[in-house]
Amino acid sequence: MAKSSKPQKTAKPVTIEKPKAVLPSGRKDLSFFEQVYDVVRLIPKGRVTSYGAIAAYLGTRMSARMVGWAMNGAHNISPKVPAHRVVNRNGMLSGKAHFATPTLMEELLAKEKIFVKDDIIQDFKTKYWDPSIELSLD
DNA sequence: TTGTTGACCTCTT
DNA sequence: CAAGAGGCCAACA
Repeated sequence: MAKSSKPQKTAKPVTIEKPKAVLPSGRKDLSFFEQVYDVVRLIPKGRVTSYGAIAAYLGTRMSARMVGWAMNGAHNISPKVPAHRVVNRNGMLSGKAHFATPTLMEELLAKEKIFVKDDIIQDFKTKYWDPSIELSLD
């Protein structure tokens, strides 16, 4: 049948053309996860974003949970995803416990000149990086 | 196969 | 103002 489905990418600033991302399950199909990985990789150094922001950028603000779940395998794929730059809406390092070490996330952020106190990113609002705005969906 | 869990967010009471 | 429930998609038992 007529497969008129055409992959017109160029519509989004996000270069999603890397189906090589190996999911924790071994799947190579385009999934919500891969999109999340790409966006997270686009996060500039010294900036942080929230799960909801990424989910919202993808069009599903309700799927914020999936974003965090995707990060679960972020350590297992290549290139490595800066999951330490992703925190919850409160700016709290909710996923720090899932890193190699409970302090790795804070250490990585410290290298980005991002100071964390009480598991909360200081000046989170200033370091906040919204893909929906920075990437401009114009 | 179904059911539960999971690095969340938003709305409603 | 605070607490509770709903909702999304995917992996695991």
